[in-house]
Amino acid sequence: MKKESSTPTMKDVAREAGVALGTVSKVVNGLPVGDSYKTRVEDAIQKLNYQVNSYAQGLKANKTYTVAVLIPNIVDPFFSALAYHINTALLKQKYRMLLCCTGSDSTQEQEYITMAQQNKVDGIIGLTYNPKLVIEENTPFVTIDRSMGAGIPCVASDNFAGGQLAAEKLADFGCKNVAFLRIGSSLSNEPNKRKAGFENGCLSRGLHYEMKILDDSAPYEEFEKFLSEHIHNGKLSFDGIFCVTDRLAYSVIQTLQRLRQRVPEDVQVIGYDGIRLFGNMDYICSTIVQPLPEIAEMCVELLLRENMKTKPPLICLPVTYAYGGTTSENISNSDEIQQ
Amino acid sequence: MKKESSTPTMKDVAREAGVALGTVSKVVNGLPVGDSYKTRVEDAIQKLNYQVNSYAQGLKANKTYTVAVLIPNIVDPFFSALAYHINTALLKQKYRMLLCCTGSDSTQEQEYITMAQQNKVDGIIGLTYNPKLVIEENTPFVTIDRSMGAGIPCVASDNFAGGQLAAEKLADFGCKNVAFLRIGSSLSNEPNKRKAGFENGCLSRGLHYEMKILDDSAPYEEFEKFLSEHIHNGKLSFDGIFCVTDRLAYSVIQTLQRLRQRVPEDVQVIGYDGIRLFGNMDYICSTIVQPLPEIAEMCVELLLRENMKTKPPLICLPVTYAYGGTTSENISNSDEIQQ
DNA sequence: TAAATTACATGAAACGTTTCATAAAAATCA
DNA sequence: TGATTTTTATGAAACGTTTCATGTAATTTA
Repeated sequence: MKKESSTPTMKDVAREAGVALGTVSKVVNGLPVGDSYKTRVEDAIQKLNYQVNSYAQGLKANKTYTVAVLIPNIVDPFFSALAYHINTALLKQKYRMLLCCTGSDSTQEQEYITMAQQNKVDGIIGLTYNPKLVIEENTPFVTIDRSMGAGIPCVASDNFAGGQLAAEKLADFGCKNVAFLRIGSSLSNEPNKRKAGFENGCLSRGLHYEMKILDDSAPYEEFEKFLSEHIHNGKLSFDGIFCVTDRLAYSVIQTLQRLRQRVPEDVQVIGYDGIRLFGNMDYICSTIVQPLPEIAEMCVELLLRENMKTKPPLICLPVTYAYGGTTSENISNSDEIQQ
Repeated sequence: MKKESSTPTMKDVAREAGVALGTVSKVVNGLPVGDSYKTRVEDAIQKLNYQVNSYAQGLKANKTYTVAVLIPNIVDPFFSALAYHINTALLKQKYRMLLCCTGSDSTQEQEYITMAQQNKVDGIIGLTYNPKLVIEENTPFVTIDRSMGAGIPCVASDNFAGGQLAAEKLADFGCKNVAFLRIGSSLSNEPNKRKAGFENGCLSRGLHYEMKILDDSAPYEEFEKFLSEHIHNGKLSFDGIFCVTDRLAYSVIQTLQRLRQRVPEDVQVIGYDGIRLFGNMDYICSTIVQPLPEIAEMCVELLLRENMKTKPPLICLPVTYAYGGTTSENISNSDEIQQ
């Protein structure tokens, strides 16, 4: 009577089917069981509408099938897209995502990690700005875009190649004088290589280039000052700009419009990330696209890989260039993702 | 020896502190315990770096402290912002968010619900397009923007007032002929009231208005056709447009630019939602802002409220208007969020 | 047919908590 | 001081699984 009203357990199924507890467990887990038993159990499961309590499973197995994902926030389109793909990749492996938005705050990041471990997550995927995180030895950890050394694998897009590609594209589209803009807070580690790659590309293609790198605390408006200082007689001395992120590119494009510079006629702009405003809409600018689905898959694969020894310290995945309206190229391939 | 290597349990803490199991439990849960006992237990917890296993707690309490959140996707800025605020509201109450991106697909939505119930979530918050979902009786359920009747509470922004406000603002800013644009797929239920509210506002302010409503399957380009049909001698017959979402507004603004109409000089545009591209950046258009933090808090409060009887069927929360560059108003208040 | 082997169902124990009936200690009162 | 009441620590039982040593039935072999 009382039993009937609450959610049925394996015990109830066993009683209903007239078999032992362990037999039900085997059927539920797909282990070999005699055919007649199997049908009886399956019928009972149907009849009672039984569903396993995965938290009891977790308690027994000392596993939770939950992975904590640490990202600064979920509102920035880059992060939300990343979270989406990680969630998808985890579901494929029957894992759940515990989303932790850290607000880029070290204290909160550490709190989240502790909380994550209290909840006994099976692993952590972290896009973090904190170089000194205390991770328990036995909690698998994979970072995105941040090499933390010491056996913690890092997955990233091929930032160097991406920077190089940006320079090559600007050269292809007729630029002669280009600039690289970066704001420190938006990166600390792997993405640094975007600069090196861009420099390399400029050199090999004979582009004259300039770098403007602001530190964390600087407001985006500093770039307005920098750019306006490079305007003489209403003409900007750059005809191409590579911004370290799409976010920065978006802000720079607005600045350029305020400064009466036309994009892409007067100056072409390329960003990095491959952000779209709404899922399937156009890119917000011409950009180097990160392979987010592949990055997500790789993180999950590494995280769940049993043999720690075989975990490489760094994996770089290939990037592509995509047109987003802020470069001048042939109409023929303006809608395509190429190279 | 073996014990030392694995994560410590309450038993270990009890042994270390020389107290009983129940005493440790009390200390952990903040129940009254003698001072000397308390210190001993706390010291032991510190020493062993003990952390509760919340899944064992959940098993015992038949609670998981997990709430499933069903949203179509996490990439649309409106949904991601919503997810963010729900996550925050849940954390305040010591609950976890299990994010379920349904892709607006009914089958997948149902699958997610079953999965959510397998994982024994304590409740579900759903922004769903599926009118016929099978929810188990005893799983608390709250919807956003969709009234499903039958004791399932719905939380929404005050869509009617929002529509009205949009009309009033357009009137305030000097519009005479306005239009309401809507695409069916983006709403089915509560947001319908935006139209009624807008109509009401237009009538009371003597605005001439026209409605253009496309159904689900129509491509956004249909609006381009509609708008270009209303251009005579290069002049659009509307001087104000209210779009049912910011997403649509964004697309319409791009269309208007293609049609050589200046925003806001020739035509003013107001959207609905209050989307920002990157967390703290400007709104992407002038808009009716939904109170997302309050909506999230309300959902969580209703979901966890014990007494089912006191759950109201519909709660509408107040909206505000915000400037986002696509309306012509006094400079003095252009940066403010106002009534 | 009897003995030896194989196949497979059984159910107790364990996972890490919380709860509650019990027992012990402390405080009060006569 | 001894009896009574109050306070508080104790630890067994239970939550819903999985696992594994045990027992039973079916099959094979001589």
